[in-house]
Amino acid sequence: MADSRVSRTPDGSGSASPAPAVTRAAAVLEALASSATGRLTLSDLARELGIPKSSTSNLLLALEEARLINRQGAEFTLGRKLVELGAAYLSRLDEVQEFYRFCEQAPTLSGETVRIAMLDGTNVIYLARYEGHPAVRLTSNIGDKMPVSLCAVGKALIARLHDHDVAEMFPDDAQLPVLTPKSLRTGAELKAQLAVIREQGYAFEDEESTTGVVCLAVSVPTRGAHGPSLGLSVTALKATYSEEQGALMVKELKELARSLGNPMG
Amino acid sequence: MADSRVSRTPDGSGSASPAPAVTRAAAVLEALASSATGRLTLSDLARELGIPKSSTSNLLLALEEARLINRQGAEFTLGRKLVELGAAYLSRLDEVQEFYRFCEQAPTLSGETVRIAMLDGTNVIYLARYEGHPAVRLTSNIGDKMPVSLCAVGKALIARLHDHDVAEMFPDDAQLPVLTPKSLRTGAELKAQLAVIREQGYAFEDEESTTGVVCLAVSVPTRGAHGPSLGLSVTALKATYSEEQGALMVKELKELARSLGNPMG
DNA sequence: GGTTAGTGTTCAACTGACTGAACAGCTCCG
DNA sequence: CGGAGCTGTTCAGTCAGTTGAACACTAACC
Repeated sequence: MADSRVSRTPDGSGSASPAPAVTRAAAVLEALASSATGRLTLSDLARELGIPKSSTSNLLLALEEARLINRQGAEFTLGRKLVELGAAYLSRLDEVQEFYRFCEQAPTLSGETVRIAMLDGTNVIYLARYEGHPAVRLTSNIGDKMPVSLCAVGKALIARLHDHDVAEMFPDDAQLPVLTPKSLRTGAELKAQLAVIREQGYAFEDEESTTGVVCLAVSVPTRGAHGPSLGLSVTALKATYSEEQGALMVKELKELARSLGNPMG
Repeated sequence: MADSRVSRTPDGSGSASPAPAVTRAAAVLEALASSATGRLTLSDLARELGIPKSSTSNLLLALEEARLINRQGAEFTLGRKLVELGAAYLSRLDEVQEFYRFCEQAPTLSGETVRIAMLDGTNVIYLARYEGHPAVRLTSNIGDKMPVSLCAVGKALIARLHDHDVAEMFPDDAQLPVLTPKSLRTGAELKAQLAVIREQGYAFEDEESTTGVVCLAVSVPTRGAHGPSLGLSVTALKATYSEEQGALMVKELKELARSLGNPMG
């Protein structure tokens, strides 16, 4: 919602893009993705991104030709090709395939709702979901984002970062997004939890994103030099959750994390 | 793997793109998505797309900045942002949300493996999957593509098209892709089936893509002027499949299709 | 009806992105 | 060692994509 102009020469912070048209096209896609209804007109986009209408028209024509967006009368929406490309990305992440295989034959996890997620700035993106048990139906879908401070996976993932990186993302007095009365409020609160997480080797979320729901999560040791940071989580109903069950799930999550982190599954 | 050059002035067939850089960037993404390993170097891409290396370098820089691709040393892969964008596309398709809701409370379908798919040229793209029953675990994932001639949804979807459109996509002597001994071989065979599908109102697939597996599918009446063509399918094991069960599933599929086609769910 | 505010489209001038050859770094192999 | 073959990067000239004002259109409003 902040002003997100994409002008030719932004200011002086960074050098101009080596292919402005591409950068601008990406901005168009993001604007469509983050808009409330997912439908914007040419003028909407031109205004929001600070691009001349005539240029925007050209961008949209090219994007439409590539099926990256659809035009419905005067309104533009994201295109189906994005589903293909997103799927292609996921299918190349061997970790996702391994994740499904492991969940299916794990004694405890096979009956639970398990997810694999990735760190993206101060958010977590869910990459895949295994649903062994229809008791907990998640409303969140693959590709959805969630602030790190609100979920166990998020906390598990940033617990792996260096302190000064965390401090940069979350100053002590930072106001964190709040979803339930138990949500963490400040960067300081978050940092206090990280110490515990590092010690016990897993993260716990106690109704911090949804009342009545608890989560356990571990992080996956990054395989390869520049692979993404992956995390695993199990979701359970607080009403039926027990410590013994939790211990079992953590044990299997750690096992899965180890196998994902190991290049030779 | 046909030659897919993206030059400034393709030939004479179509006018040049109004934003070539964007068209080329899209071609880069597609090349990465359809490559065997998903990893290509700058030179690979420049060669495959017929773009000068220096230009390709600029494109890749811009794409990387937008997180649409990742660079790992000399190799480029698709970027995580694509997962986000793909998810944003799906989350805006009200049909997908409605699909999940319906499957969960349908008497028969709630225990089956149901999918919703979309027509894309001569392929079908799977948009969402409901798994009520772990008996049939599909290897295919959301976003995967499948030739229309090989699956029930595909046949159900093109049965809705006009004859001359089908004839254009599949000439009588067209060689269709083959996965099992029962796969359809020619455009003529496909067209013969369409007549049956139109009459009975649903499509049947008898081990044409996977031996031991059968599929039932119906198409969704397109809501709105320019909405995508959606189709629904149930997958079952041939060994346990019965006609009565099939009749029940078709009944519920049609119900779901009607509710999806109706703007006021 | 006329006015206003909105839409998207057109077009020629001009500025900046694209080009391609030359460069620099790397691994391999005789 | 030295050359061949590969990588990606640099840079100045030029050609084409971008620009913004003017246009055409529809819808809403006195």
